[in-house]
Amino acid sequence: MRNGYLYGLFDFPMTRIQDELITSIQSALLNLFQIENADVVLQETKKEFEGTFTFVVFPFTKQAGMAPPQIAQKIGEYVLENLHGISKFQVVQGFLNFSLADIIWAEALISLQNDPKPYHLASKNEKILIEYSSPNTNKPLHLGHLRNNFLGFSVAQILQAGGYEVIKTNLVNDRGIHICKSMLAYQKMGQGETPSTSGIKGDHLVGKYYVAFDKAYKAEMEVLIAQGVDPEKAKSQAPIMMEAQAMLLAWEQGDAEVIRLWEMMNEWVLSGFEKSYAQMGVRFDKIYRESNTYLLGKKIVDEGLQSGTFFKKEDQSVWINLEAEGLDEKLVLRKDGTSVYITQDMGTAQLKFEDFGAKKSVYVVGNEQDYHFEVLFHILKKLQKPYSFGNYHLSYGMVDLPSGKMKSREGTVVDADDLMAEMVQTARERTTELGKIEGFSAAELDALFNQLGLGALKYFLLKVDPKKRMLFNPLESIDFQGNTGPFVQYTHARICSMIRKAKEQAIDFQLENMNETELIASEQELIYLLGMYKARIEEAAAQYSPAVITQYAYDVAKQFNKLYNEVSILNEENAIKRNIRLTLADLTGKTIREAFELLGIQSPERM
RNA sequence: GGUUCCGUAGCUCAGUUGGAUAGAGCAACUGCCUUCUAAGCAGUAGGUCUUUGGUUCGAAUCCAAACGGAAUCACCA
Repeated sequence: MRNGYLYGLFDFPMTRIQDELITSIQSALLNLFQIENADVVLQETKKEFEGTFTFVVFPFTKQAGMAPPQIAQKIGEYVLENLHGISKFQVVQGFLNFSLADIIWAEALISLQNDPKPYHLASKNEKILIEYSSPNTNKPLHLGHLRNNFLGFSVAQILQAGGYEVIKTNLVNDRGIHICKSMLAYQKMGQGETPSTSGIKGDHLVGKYYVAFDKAYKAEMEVLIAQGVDPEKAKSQAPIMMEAQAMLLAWEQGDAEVIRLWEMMNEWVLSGFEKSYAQMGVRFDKIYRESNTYLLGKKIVDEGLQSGTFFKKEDQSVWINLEAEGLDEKLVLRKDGTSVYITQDMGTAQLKFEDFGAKKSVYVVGNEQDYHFEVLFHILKKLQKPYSFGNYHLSYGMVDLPSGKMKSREGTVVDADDLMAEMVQTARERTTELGKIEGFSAAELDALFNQLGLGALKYFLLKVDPKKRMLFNPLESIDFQGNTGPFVQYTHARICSMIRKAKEQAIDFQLENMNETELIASEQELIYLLGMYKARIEEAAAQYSPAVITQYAYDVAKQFNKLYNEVSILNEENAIKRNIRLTLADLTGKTIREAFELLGIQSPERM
C-alpha cells in the first residue's frame, strides 16, 4: 500500500491538504491523547471504501489507551472541526478514512490546468550518461536486445523528464574473438557473397557465419574427443578455434587483410543495425566502438601496473586482486597481450568522462553480467578515477522462451526484425477487422500500424519490472486488449476525437464557477491520478523503471474509460459539468501522450 | 559446491518505509453499442501468496530453515 503522497507540483492543492491533514492529525493526537511528535503517515483509501486519504490508528492504541475505532472516531471529529478542506470522515475498524471537500477538487483541477510545466520536474543540474543497446557485431539483434533498447531509451527519457541532462550512448562491441569467429567462417565458406548479392540484411548475413563457425567448431571438437582428447582440451585445441585466436592477434597487430575483412563485415552489420534502430525508434547521442577504446583500456592497464593496482603473472598476463572486496583475482589483459572485455570497458569509461564529464553513468546490461560490472566498478575505484562513484548497472532480467534461454549460436532466438514486422502485421489485421479507418491515406495507415504494433511490443516488454526475468511465448501473440499499449493508445485516440468535436462545435471549455460543483467519485479519482504524474516520474527515475510509467498510464486510461462509460462528457447538458469533464478529458489525453513519450511509444490521434 | 536473484489465480504480471476482504490483464462465463470510437465498460468464477517456524496488535511484505527454479563463479563477450 503506497502512502499516497502527492508532490512535484508546487502549491498543488491536494499536496497542501495532505500536509494539513497530517498536521491536524498530529495536533489531534497531542490534544486528545497527549501523544507528542507522532509519526503520521497517510495512505490512499482503498477503492471499496469512501474517501481519499486513510489514517491507520492501530499503532497508537497503546498510548491512547482506547480501542482503535474509538480513537479513530475522536480524531475524525477533531479534524472535521478544525480543517476546512475535509468534508467528512468514516471509521472502519482501526482505519480512519477522510473525504475531501469539493473546493479542494476544484482547486486541484484548476491547478493542473494552469501548471506551466506540467510534465517535467525541476532541473537537477546534473549530467547523467546512459549506455544501452551495446550490440556485438557478429549477429543480428534478438528479443533480448529489444528489451535492452526499449528499456535504455525509455529510462533515458524518464531521467530527462526527471530533471537530468541525459546523454545516450551505445558501445558497439565490434572487435574480439567472437567477431573473428564469424569473420573466419565467412573467409572459409562465404564464397564472396554480400548483402546485395544474397539479398540478406547485413547483420543477418554475418550472423549466418557466426552460426556456421559454431557448427564447424563443434564438429571438430567431436572428432578430437573421439580421438581420445580431453573435452576441456579439445575446446581450445580445435583447429578452427586456434585459427580464430590467431586472427584476433593478427587484427590487434593491424594485419591489412584481416582489417579489410573486418571493416567490410562490420559495415554490413552496422548498416543492418541502423535499420533495426530506426524501426525501434531508439536514438543515441554518441556511438562508441570498442575498437576505438580498447587501446585506451590497455593504457589504463599500464598505468595500473605502475601504480601497483594491477600485477603481472609469470606468463605475462595482468591481473587485479579483489579479494579484499570479497571477490577474487580477475584478469585484465591476456598473456598474449590482447585485451579482454573488461579492458575496453575501462577505456570506454575514461573516454566517456573525457567527452562529457558526467559523474553519473548508467549501464543498461543484462543481469548475466552482474559480476562483470561489480568487478569493473571496483577496478575504477581502485584506480581512483574521478568517475568511479556514480556508476550504476541497470541489471535487467533475461527474456526467456518457454523452452528456456535464447541462444544465438543454437538458433533458438526470436529475431528482433522478424518480431517487429509480425507485430506491425498483426496491428494491420486487427485494425482492418475493426474497420474504423475510413478517410485514412495509405501512408497514414502504415504509420498507424507501426505505432500500434510497436506500441504493443514496447508496452509488453516495458510493463514488467526491469529487474525481473520475463517470459515470452512465441506461440501466443502479444495482446492488443486489456493492459496493453493499444488499450492506452485507444483511450488517447478516443479523447482526441472528443476534443476535435468540441472544437468543431466551437465549445470553449473554460473552467469557471465550478467551485460549488460536486464532482462524482470517478472524476475525483481521475484528478487524483493526474495529480500523481510528477510523483510517478520521480519514482520511475529513482528506480530506473519504465514499468512505473506503464502502470500509471494504464491506471489513467482505465479510470478515464470508467468515467466515459458512466457519464456524458461532450453531450452533458449542464455547461459547467461539461466543461469540467472536457478539461479532464483534455488533461488525460495530454498526460497519456506525455507518459507514452517516456516509453518511446507514439499516441495516434485516430485509430 | 560458493555467491546473487526469484517462487502470488490455469497463463502473463502488479502489489515501494509491515495494515482493511491479496489486485490487473489474458483465457472461461453473463450483461451493455438508435447518444461522445465496444481495441471499451460492468459483473461472475478462479488463491493454503512454494512449505514450515519466528518477530508483531497485524506478515505476500521482515528474519531463519527447507524445497523448487534461474544467473554467475572463462585468458567468451
